[in-house]
Amino acid sequence: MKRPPKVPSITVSDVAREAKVSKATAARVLGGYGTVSETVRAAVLEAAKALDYRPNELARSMTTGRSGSIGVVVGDIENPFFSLAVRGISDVARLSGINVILANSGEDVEAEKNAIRVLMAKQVDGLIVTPAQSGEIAHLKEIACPLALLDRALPDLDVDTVTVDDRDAARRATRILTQAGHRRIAYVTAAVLSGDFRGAASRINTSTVRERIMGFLDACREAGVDGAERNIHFGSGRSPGAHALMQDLLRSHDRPTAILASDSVVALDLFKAIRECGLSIPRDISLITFHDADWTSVTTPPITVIDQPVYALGKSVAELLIRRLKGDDRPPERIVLPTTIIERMSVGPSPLAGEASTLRQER
Amino acid sequence: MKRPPKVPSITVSDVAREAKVSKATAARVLGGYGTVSETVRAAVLEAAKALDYRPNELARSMTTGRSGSIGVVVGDIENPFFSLAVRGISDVARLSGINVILANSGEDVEAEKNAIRVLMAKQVDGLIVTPAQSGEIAHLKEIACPLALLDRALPDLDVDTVTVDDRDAARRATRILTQAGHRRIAYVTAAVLSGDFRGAASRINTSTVRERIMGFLDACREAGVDGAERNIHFGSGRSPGAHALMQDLLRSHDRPTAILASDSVVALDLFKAIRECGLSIPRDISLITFHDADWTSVTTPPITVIDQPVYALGKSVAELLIRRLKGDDRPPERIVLPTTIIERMSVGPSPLAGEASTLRQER
DNA sequence: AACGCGAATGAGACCGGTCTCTTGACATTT
DNA sequence: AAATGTCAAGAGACCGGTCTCATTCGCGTT
Repeated sequence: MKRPPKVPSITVSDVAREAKVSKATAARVLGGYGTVSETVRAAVLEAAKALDYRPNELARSMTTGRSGSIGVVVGDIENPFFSLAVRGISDVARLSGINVILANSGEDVEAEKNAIRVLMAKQVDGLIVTPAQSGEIAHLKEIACPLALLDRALPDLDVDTVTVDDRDAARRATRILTQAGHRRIAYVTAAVLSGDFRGAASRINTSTVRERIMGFLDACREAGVDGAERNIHFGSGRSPGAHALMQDLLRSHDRPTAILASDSVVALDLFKAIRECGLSIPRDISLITFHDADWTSVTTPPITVIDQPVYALGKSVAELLIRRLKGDDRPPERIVLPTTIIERMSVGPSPLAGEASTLRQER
Repeated sequence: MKRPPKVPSITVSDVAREAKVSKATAARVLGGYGTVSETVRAAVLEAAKALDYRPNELARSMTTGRSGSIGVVVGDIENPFFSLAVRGISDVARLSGINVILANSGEDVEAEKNAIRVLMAKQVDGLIVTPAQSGEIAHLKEIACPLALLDRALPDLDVDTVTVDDRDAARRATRILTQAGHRRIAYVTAAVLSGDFRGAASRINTSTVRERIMGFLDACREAGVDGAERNIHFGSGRSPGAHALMQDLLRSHDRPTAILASDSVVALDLFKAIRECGLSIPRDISLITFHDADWTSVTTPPITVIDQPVYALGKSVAELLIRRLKGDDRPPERIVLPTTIIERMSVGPSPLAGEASTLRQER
């Protein structure tokens, strides 16, 4: 690094000297507290302008203990889901004169821990986190400032939380598929599973992922679809091999006739893979995805989606957090926002419709 | 607001007392500077752990004058262009242990000024800005810390700048259209024009917009297309009336047979409008857009795009800025990144092909 | 005229770090 | 053995604000 070039900035004392008042008085004017006479106020203001005084927010924060900024830790800003949520957060924050310090966890717990540590050291007044793993939350419990959870709930952490009704949404979406006669339905998510998935949905580390899978399984069970667990595919994120894995899935002899995708990034990748495999939506395969991403309405066919109120998600969680910063000490609130399904053209009858019942009876 | 609840945090002095050394020595260990014996270091570290000491980065910044964070002011995080660029910035920043404080200007100069003021007050070490208006840059000239410009150059501001070759890109894209026989070509941008556009491209306030329009006009001139200026449409952003205006354009009797869109958000809106008007791409109308947004490859037909190295844009500008923070004092650099055109299926021959030459001779 | 009171101002401690300067202990040089 | 050098550690100023406390002043009361 390098010695600070010692940029001598204008301080309260400088202004005070120029205005021929005490440092305390100048500080009162500049800081907007205490009482000062109109004449003195004018004099100080003028001196400040003449000297081009600019307050040092850091110094102010040090004494007040408040930094006027909140930290936001999301999985991936590049994902339109998060960037829209962040937009909601920052819009609300700006209205309260609060800044947002952004950190990417890349869905990695270590990076998340690190980001939180740094943000805390920067004395953020509050934190909004999208926890990457619900298994490892010790670092979240240690957080000394108000914390709010975005999109992912943590049963063991009783803090303000805003989520959507993932389980119900997944259930309704899956029902649309089962009612169209589908029996081989896959659920594809970018989440990675630590250890094996043996039907123990409760062992899944991200609440959103778990809830959705449970909803998916609920609907499968309702419709009497067996072995739905085997059709849950993890790790379809931005990793190198993910796309190839999708193609394998689509080319297997018992390939699914319908897919529910956990987010729009996965869905777009699936959409491409489906086309690359020469399959047609919805004739050969039906597709529903979470998140009404902009592209889903312009494809041929347009995609049926689970529309999550993403902007509102960010807006709500920011409001909750800021309310708490202002001293609200009501018990933590858990807001669950409703989702709606936008039915477009990507769901058709199962191409195996005749076969399906046979298959079912075989077992 | 509220009195700070006086959370008595553990300070260097506390650790010093616990470890039975002086504050200065404890600070040396905790701050990682100066020299300390191994025994004392161990003692201090142990005391720090026992007390759960957490450094106050604010206090540190106050004396060092360095805050370890940079401010980023973009037009709209929600726009995938910016969120990808921000991703590039924050990836680079993290590698250098630097945080990113994000601010949205909403392409509004006043908001931009305000954001910059706040970020400066927070003592950011450097700033990355996407200036909303190249006409109003006084506030940028006043910035006391290293500044770097992203995506938009400012001739009057000699600072590190990373842009793409907008003019050339627009020219090449437009040529593709003119070579396909198009003569009625529209350029549609979200930017708003202050005052009238009377061919005085130099009066346009955003460099990116200006360069692209000049490139567009270059190619039109080359091809002998007259009155291209009249086909430049501003204000097609997220404003309420924008979509209706597009439909008007598409329904007019002399509607364009080809459109060049300034960004993917505008293009998506256009794509929808085109479909709503019952027109077909590329039979009735050809479309090219800036930014290889994810959706452009999955529409029917897929869209020909100008692929900008967006992530690299963010990465480069962050690298430039950070290099400068480290003391590099080479003259400001202006990096222009190359773009490539990805030809897909959205460009076809002009439906007016026969007519076109006639039209041209008429004038 | 003496008193009380609130408003305006000044003096200086304080926040939690960094960093300069000084001192003391011990090692090395001659 | 005296002089010199080196390193570890301590004392305390400092960064640029806020805020407590004391002081002064003007003015209405009784």
